[in-house]
Amino acid sequence: MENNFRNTHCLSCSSANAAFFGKLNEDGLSQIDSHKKCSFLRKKQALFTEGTYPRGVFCINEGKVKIYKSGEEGKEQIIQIATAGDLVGFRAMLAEDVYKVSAVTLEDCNICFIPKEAFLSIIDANAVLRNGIIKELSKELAQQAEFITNMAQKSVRQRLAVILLILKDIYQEEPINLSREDLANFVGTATETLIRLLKDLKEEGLIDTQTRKISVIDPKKLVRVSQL
Amino acid sequence: MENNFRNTHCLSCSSANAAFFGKLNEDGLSQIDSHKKCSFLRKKQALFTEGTYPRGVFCINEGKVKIYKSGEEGKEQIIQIATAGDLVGFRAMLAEDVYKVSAVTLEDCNICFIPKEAFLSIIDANAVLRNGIIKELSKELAQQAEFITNMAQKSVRQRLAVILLILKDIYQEEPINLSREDLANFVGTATETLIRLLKDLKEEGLIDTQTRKISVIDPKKLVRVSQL
DNA sequence: CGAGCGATTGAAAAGACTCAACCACCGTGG
DNA sequence: CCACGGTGGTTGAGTCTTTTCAATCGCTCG
Repeated sequence: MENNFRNTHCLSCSSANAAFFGKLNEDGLSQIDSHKKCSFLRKKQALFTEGTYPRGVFCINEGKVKIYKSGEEGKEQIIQIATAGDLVGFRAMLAEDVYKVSAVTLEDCNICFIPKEAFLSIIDANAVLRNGIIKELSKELAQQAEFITNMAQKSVRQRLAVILLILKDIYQEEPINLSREDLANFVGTATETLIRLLKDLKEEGLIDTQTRKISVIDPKKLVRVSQL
Repeated sequence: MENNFRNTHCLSCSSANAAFFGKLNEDGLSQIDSHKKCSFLRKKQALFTEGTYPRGVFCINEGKVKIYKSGEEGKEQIIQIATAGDLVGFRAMLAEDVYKVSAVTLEDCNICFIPKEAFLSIIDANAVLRNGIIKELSKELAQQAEFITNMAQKSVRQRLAVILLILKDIYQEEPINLSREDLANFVGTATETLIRLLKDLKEEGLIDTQTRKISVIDPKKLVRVSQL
């Protein structure tokens, strides 16, 4: 965490709009600004780990982070992929609990850290930010309920389609860039099964793959696959 | 909703301790008291339905309620079983969003309704309650992440064991009383599969079944089944 | 007492997982 | 610059799990 930090300013942060910090006025932003610390993280570095106590929250300025839970036998279940503008790690802090998930960078990242005390006191004082957090929690709760439904009721093929659509949203114009194992751990299946299904979708012309990278070609058909 | 209401008072409500209302002082409780309306709901009545706008929150005084999401083709996925002392339906209200889940009573219930405006203004004014809500949201988020992991990585047999343990907690000393279909919709499997697996667990002596009712006999072994 | 819904069983088919082997790309060091 | 080793990706075959569909049973409510 301590290596190589380059401070960006919240006021001029290009990611700020995406996040709820976008809802803050200049005052609120500069409050956060004065307390945060930016750092550069290489691929595969941990932001935090399941079972430890939170010391603050992370705001992603650039790069992507996987949020996952390790099940029995060390198998990871990816719950979410966070990207630029996302605030990460506030759940455990607000619950005054240990982290129930882990967070690791998927690529080189610029990430700002806001210490617990600063964040909590800003939240306490700033109703706008507070409501933003409450809404974010609520929104995520609904998303997860949907995710549960998908995982519980759909076939692996359908789930893969769902996940590809989610990832398309996250990676925007870029091709999806995840290891097959990570992808399998998101879909909740064996790596081999995932590979076979990817091949099918490629042959059907819905996606294209270049070694590790995946591009969604026909989102509409993917939606159809995800539902039936 | 309008039939047969018998007002209970929050101050003397036996369920209040279980919920976050328990954290309130007398002042806070009587504030809620003056705004709420209690009613008696028969089995299978809806509190709210996916897609509609919330008008307030529900506090369960007595009885059990299933919270579920309908997937494609009308198949329900049960997300949670709420019981006495639980507050239900605040997610959508806080997100200023439509309900993303539905809630239906599983048995005859006494349920209090607190209108939106009252609830929001109490939350706004009362930091203790507000923090309670934030914590509750955070706690549920972590629980759901765990649930996702279970659904995605475990076999149906393991999932059934997990769900039976959850239900044992909810039903306390009582035997679990759910239709096979509801149970299947919680575990995320076909009713027939569920029945076969229940039979197995019964033959192995981990549970007992009396027609519809299920008693957990050996929770420790059930834990073992849930993990392997 | 009969209708109907919920529960149960059987058999066949589809889906997914495991294990084992093989391939391909990448970075390192000689 | 190339050989080597290693990790991540891919394929095949066999097995087990789960689903589906069809049929039967049995309780409960009117």
